[in-house]
This record gives sequence, C-alpha cells and structure tokens, in this order.
Amino acid sequence: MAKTGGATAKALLGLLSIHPMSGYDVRQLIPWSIGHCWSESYGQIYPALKQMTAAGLVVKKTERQKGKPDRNVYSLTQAGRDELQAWLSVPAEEPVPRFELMLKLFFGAHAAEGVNRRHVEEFMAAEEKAVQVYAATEKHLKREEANDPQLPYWLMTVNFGRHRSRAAVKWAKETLVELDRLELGKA
Amino acid sequence: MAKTGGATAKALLGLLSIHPMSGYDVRQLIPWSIGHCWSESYGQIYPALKQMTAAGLVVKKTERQKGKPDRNVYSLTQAGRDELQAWLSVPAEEPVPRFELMLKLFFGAHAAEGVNRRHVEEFMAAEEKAVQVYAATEKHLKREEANDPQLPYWLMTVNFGRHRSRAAVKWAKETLVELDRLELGKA
DNA sequence: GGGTGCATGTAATGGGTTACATGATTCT
DNA sequence: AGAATCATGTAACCCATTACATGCACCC
Repeated sequence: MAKTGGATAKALLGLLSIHPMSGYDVRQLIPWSIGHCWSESYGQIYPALKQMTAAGLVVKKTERQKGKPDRNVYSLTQAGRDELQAWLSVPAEEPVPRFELMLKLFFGAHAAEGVNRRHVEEFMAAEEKAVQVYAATEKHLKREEANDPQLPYWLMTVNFGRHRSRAAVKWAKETLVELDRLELGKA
Repeated sequence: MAKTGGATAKALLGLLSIHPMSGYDVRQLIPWSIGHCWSESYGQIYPALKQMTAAGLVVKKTERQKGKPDRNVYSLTQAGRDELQAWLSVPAEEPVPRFELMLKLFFGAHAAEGVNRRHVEEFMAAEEKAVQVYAATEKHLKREEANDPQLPYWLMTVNFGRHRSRAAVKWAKETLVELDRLELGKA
C-alpha cells in the first residue's frame, strides 16, 4: 500500500468527512473550520489527495462545468473512514515549541529602547482581536449550525482558542507594567 | 556576504551573547534557557555555526582537551552583536497554527467511545505538570541568577508559559464536563 | 484591457529531525 | 563487558510554503 503522508492526510480525511469536496474547496473551507488550530496549503493538499486516492482512502469524481474548470470532487471510502477513526484514537504528539516573540523577549536585554514594549503591545492587540473573533465565531456557529451533531466539538476547539488568547492578553498587560518598571529603573 | 539562515541563527546569536560556547554546549543549554519557547537540534546548530563563521558573525576557537574531543568555542563578533540587535527590533511573525490535539477534537464526533475524554485528560495532566515546572523554574532563576541583568526578561517568558498552561488546564476542566454531558445525552 | 475568481497541478526552495559515523574516557 | 558522556559533523529524508504555469469567464 502507498504511503499516505502524515497529519495533512488526516486533516483532509476529517474535512471530507463533513461532505465531499474538491481540493480547492478544502482550502477555502479551512479558515471557516479548523483555521484556528490547523493550516494547509495547495502545495500540500493536491499531492496528498493524489496519494490518498492511490491508497484507496478517497475516490475522485470529476464534475464538468460550463465556463469554469473541471472540479475533482473527493469523497471518503470505508477505508478512509476507518483510517480517520484509527488516527483519532492515537494520542496527539505535543508540538515542538517555536515561539519567535518569546525568543526575542528572552534576549530583550540587548534590544534598543522601546522595542520590547512595542512587540508586546502589538501582540496584545492581536490577541485582543482574536478573542473578539472567537466570540463571534461561537455565536455564528450556535446560530447557523445549531442542529449539527459535530457542533459541540467545534465549540470546544473555539473555546480553547478563546481561553488561550485571554491568557495571552492578561500576560501582556502584566508584562507591559513590568517593562515600564524596568525602564524607570534605568532612568 | 553568505546567507546566515533564518531564526536558528538568531537563536544562536542570542545564546552566544550570554557567553561563548561550543555547538554542543548550546544544545545542552537549550532546555535550561529557551527550551519552553524554542528548540534546535544538532543538525541545525552545526551547519548554522559554520555559515555564521563564514558570514563573520561569530569566531571559532578550538580548545584541545585531554581524553575528550576538541571543543570549537564560538563567540560573537561586533557584526554578530549588531545582527542580533537588528533582529530583535523586527516584529516577530505569528506562527502558523498546528495543534494536532485540537484537530482531533474538532473531528471528535467520529471518535470511538471515551477517546476524546482520554486525550483531554492527558493534555490536562501534561499542562498541570508544566505549571509546576514553570513555578519551579521561576524560583530557581530568582535564587541562582538574582544579579543577572537579563533575569527580568527570562522571567517574562517563563511567566507567559505559566499563564498559557493555566489557561489550558482551565479549558480542559470545562471541556471534560462538557464531554461527560455529551455522553449522557447519548445514553 | 486588466483584475479577480474558479480550479488544477508541479517545481524550486527552505526548514527541521533522525540516523549515522567516529573515537576516547569514565562509570556500572 | 557494556553503556553513557563528551564532541563533532554529514546525509537522507520529510514537511511546508511559494512561485510558477494554464486557461476560461465575468466585471469594471
């Protein structure tokens, strides 16, 4: 059996489990679905769908359209559903840390005046906005997808994002106070 | 001038700014310093140091030792210090989201009985432990590095980890309640 | 005429982990 | 005897983004 790739393939299995889609559709759907916890680019999606077809996890149906290019619509096979289920039951591995902002702050003693404060302020603004977006997403989901059996799970992941961003904002506020204190100590 | 790589080189500049070190030392130091927000492997470190030497950001001095292999100790040049400062002043780009656990939970409706609960429980246990480790690190740093001018910055990054992990634990507790509610709804 | 959207895909490039290779010493 | 530590480095491999290439239709 052909290799089916890593997590990319699993994300595709999951999205196709919602309903059959083209590679293009998948990419478009990501920001409205798993966008807050996952990302995939066309350069990953198309090759992965090809491999998954070869491995029998999905089947392709080409739909001809007038004016627009053909669509290759993929749907899960039973093998695909099984693979998804099997993957779900395996514990997730924890991600390798790569947080550039914190790396800069760690070496913040060598930064020019005001640089650290600016970074933390921008981070805080972004996280505050994220909190708003999560709240809006939650409202939207509860209204538009109220009868979808997957809704509770979607809300859990959105909720995680909100918790995390709220914590980030709280940290940023404390840190700005501390940064000011440090500057005063110098003056 | 030769290419100096991306963020890996910058992390190395930062660590070498603490004091001159070998590539091996750098790798050993990571868990005790930037380990909670960054990671590098030997396969990245050694080639990066080579390139940085060629670019004039660091200089190498070989120390001979009896019994043990030679050490190549690198120290920053003025160009290296300038490069570090320049990098610090550029805003960090936000990381692409890749959170496998949340991806699994997003598709949790397709998981076998109890799987989601198990994942969230394990996640919570890991984050609870992380909170303890952050607290211990903070105490240790305040005691051992009390007079280091970089200490306040180190504490900020540790503090971020604590905030984040605390938020994760809080989310996990709420989510476990919700998962139980879902199971009851089925029964 | 020129941008945008639909839709597919490949290739070049860069980032990063793991495994391998070497070789002496010290600890169990 | 065997494993771990010190110390360096390379090579194979996987993962991921970006840019490129194609081509029609619709709108301004």
